[in-house]
Amino acid sequence: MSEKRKTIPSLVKDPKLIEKRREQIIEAAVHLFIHKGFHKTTTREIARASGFSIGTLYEYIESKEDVLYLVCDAIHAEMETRLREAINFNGTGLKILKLALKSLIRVMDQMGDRVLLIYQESKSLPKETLRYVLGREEEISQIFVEILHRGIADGSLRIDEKHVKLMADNIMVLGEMWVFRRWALHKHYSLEEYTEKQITLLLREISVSE
Amino acid sequence: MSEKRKTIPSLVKDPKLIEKRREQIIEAAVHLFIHKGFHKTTTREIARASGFSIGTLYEYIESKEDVLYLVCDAIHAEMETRLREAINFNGTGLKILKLALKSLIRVMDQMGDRVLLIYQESKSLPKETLRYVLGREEEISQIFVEILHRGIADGSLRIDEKHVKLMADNIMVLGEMWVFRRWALHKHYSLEEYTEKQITLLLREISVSE
Amino acid sequence: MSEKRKTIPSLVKDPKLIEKRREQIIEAAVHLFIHKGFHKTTTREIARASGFSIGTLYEYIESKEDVLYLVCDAIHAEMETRLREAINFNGTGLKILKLALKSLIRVMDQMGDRVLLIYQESKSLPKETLRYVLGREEEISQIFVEILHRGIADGSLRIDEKHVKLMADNIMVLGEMWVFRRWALHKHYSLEEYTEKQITLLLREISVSE
Amino acid sequence: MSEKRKTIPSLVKDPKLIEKRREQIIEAAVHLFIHKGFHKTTTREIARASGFSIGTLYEYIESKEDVLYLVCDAIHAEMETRLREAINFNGTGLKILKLALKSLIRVMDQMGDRVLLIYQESKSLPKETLRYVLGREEEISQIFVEILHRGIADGSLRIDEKHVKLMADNIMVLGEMWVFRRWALHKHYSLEEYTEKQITLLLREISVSE
DNA sequence: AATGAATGAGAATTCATTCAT
DNA sequence: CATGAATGAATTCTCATTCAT
Repeated sequence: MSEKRKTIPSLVKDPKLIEKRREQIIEAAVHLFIHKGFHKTTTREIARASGFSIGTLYEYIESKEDVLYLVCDAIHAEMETRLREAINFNGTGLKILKLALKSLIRVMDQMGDRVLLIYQESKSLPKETLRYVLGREEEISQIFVEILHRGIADGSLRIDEKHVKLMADNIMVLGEMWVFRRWALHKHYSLEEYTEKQITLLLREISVSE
Repeated sequence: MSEKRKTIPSLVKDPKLIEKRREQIIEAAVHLFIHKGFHKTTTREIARASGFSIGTLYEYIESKEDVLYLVCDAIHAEMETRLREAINFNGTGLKILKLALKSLIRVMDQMGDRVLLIYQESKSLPKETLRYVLGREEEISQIFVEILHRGIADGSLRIDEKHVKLMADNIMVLGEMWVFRRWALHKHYSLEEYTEKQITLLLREISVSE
Repeated sequence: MSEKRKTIPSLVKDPKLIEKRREQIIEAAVHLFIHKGFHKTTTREIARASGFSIGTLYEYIESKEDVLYLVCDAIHAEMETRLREAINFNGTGLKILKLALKSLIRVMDQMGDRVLLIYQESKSLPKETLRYVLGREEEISQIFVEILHRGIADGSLRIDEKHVKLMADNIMVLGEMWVFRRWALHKHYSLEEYTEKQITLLLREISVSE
Repeated sequence: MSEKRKTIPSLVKDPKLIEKRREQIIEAAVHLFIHKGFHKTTTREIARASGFSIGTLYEYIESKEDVLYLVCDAIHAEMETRLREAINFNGTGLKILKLALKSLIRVMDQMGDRVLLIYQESKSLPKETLRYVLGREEEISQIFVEILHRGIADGSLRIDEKHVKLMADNIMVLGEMWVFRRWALHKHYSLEEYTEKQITLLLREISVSE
């Protein structure tokens, strides 16, 4: 279903080293891309900030675009990890959903820069790679599909099976909006208020209690 | 209150001609920026697509960034115009709001590429210019502030005066959502369905009838 | 002997107008060239400072280099005029020489910027034109040849006929040095002191009284 | 006292290599600047004449102006070196001065093109850099200050202590004159004759024997 | 005669990528 | 494996000159 993860060739053999170096690259590039944008960041800067030479950088990637891919992928991975770690899958679907929504918005808040980065720069990825990166987001929204299913099963949520996917997408939108419209929303809401309000609105639609 | 519109100096004196040429530039650049992005579009491409030489391009702008500014400003202007034209300010606030929301989402739908363009590329504007461009959006959300006030005045909408601005922002979010999450939302909704649903949700919150 | 004066073709017929416009051009260009240098001054700037459009500028010259030529020639002309006006050709050669030397240094002092301009920018003239401009200076040193001859004739100066030309050149050097080494000389001499000293040194060599 | 030498940043780390490459750049640029002038010489020409690509050129300089600075500084350095090497500091001040004056004029003669280069092009340097370059000349005239002091100390020269600096400047003028008025002076003097004459004139003023 | 819009060759500079050491 | 010097295509912007009005 989801695109195959892209494998970036490396001139270096040792997989452990490759991973370590690429982590350095990602760490450095994320900050550079956030502050200067992908195009205004040079490979030299990435190399220097990574702690090694330009030659070494190219031992672990094949092109500057590869760095962007690594960065986007790492951001999605972190987002998914953080989300999954924050969610406790015990309890009713309803209870889990509340917690998950809260976590989503909190994670979005914490990772705002990086989420924006993906939205603003991922278009610079090669077509094929872009498709994979976008698909990666899908996987995250799967978390909510799972939760909604759980709620339907245990009777704590009332929602037509065929609308589950749609609802999961809507939930992702709620989270992203906090980032995209940050400057507008922050004028009126605290993180907590926004979360509270969105939970209320959402549950009004799908919780059984209503 | 809002930032003063930036005036780009031109080497050409005839204001009519300046306007005409800049329209050509904008028309050409919008398409190039949408398809290739700002950084991957060259000034020569802009000139050629505008129908004149690189030298002539620079008679009407001072830097490539000026083109981006012209484009962003033109997009906002068109958005506001379209919206204001679509809205009939006769009737109750409630009725106007419904129409306006419908119009907003339709305009967003029609201008999706251009709205995304602003979100993805406006960060490349000089700080000062960026501020103006962002402020421009504020002006658009003012349309909804006006409508909400109208509804409060005529009793067709029930909403605390101090939440008006917030609500207007939320409405803008609904419109942008349709653009940002297009690929996800389109899988489940038609434009009409999405509009219908958002109107319902919104009015549930603020219409008096509830 | 001296190169023929270069005639710059003009698209305009009326000679009076040509002269008037070219005076405007020279007046404007001299200041621009002094402050910005020939290469950093644009034809547009010259036109604007001259009080007319770029198109009109090119009605009276054929190339930017023509402006440089006009400027150099005008400077030499002014120098010669000023010098000839300052010198009273009555009295002994010795007396005239003293006055002439004083005048030379004063004129050099007053026209320092313009003298430097010729030295720094005339190399940008086309070869042929450059030769004429340099020859123009020769004409000025002829003034001193005349004076020296007068002094020899009336017995107030003692100098071998065959060294006259050399001595005239030396005199020109004295004047130019006040300009070229301005920053060094001004630290130690006033204009008057420098003049006094050079006159003394010179006359020690050639005045009969010694 | 004198301005600090400007340090041009380089992207290359190896100092030995930087020095070597910059020597190549200077060697190439001096000839180009002499023949075509600074403005009419392109960076590509400099790179090609230096024996490497335009990219490599910019690994060793930051701007075209840097090349001009390197060239001016190298010329002054060579002038000072040649002069100091030619002067034997044994003997009376008077004897040293004669030798030094002869050397000065000879060095000026040999380096005429380059001396003119500095006079014609140094105005294109950034203000700050220009100040340093001009100050560099001061250092050279210091050589003569030293010699004059020596002569005063050993009694071979008679000159008021407070006129020493002035006299040193005058000596520099004698040397530069040979360059600036080359075309005029060469018609009448050989290098030797000019030197002889200037030495005679100078010593008439300051040698004790008179 | 005057204007000024249009032109495009050319200039300086940047930067992703390579490859010899 | 790591390094960093070398490369040159590509890019933005300038400006002398032309020519239709």
